[in-house]
Amino acid sequence: VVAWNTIIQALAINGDLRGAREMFDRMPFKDVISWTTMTEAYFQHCRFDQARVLLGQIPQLDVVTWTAMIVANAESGDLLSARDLFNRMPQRNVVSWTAMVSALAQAGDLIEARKLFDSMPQRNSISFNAMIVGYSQQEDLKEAKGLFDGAPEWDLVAWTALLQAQAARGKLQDAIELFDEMPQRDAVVCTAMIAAYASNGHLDEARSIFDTMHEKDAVAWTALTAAYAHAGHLEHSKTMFDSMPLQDTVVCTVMVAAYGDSGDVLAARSVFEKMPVKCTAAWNAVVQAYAQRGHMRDFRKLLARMPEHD
RNA sequence: UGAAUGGGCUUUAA
Repeated sequence: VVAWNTIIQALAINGDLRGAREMFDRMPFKDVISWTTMTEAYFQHCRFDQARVLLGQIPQLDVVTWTAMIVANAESGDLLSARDLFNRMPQRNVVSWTAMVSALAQAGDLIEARKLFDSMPQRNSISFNAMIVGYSQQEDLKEAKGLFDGAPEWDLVAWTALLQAQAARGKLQDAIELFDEMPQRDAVVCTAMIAAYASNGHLDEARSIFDTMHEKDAVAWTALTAAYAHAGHLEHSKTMFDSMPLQDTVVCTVMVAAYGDSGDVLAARSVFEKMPVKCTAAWNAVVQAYAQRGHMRDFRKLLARMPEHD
């Protein structure tokens, strides 16, 4: 059973839902892990109908299954169902509590998230982090700091979230001090620091963080590329972009927007057309480039090609 | 073997 479950999980991660389902149907014995893995796979690939059908057929749900379903519903935007599942589940552990708190916080309902957090029977540092991140995203530095100070221990997640809240509130010095005092730094927190410097107008410092990074991933490259673009240094953006090992949809969107802002709609369009997959942000950026320059004919032509828009 | 937390892009206003 363990081997089958592992294969199902691997196929699902690869996006091969059919293959996963085939294994699932063929396995001689299914345990609760098999059912949970398959159901979660459907949710994660937005096959909600099939997910719900399977969910209704699970012989027994354990606390992991319930929690996974809470997360799946919340991620699909259905917070009410998530909360309903949470209220109905027979047993809850610290993971299920934290999952629900995080779902509320991610949805921006920090009031409700805090209420639940305060009523948790047990909290661990991940529970605290979920709240810190929620407050940070709301740019509520006061509450973020309060929970940070009350957390049982601090890790990169907590530091990164607090750093972002400080940067968002213009407390660059505090962010720098926090960053300098961290016992560990990884690519994520370095990228957050790049963004912190850049959004507070310190491009050179942003650059030097980037230069000292050991493992520069696509996100770090993009952060600095976007920093130059937002500061109007199109040439620097272009240089970064051209030397990037892998140009994903996000950095392409950065360049579309950058060219659009500089008035070079042709260049914006050219980057856009070369994108193998066009995300919504890219569509918005290219459409905006045309609209801003009053190219209404092309603007309308593009709108007609957009998958969906309001 | 399955569940919870952090970084980069677009979206005229304050």
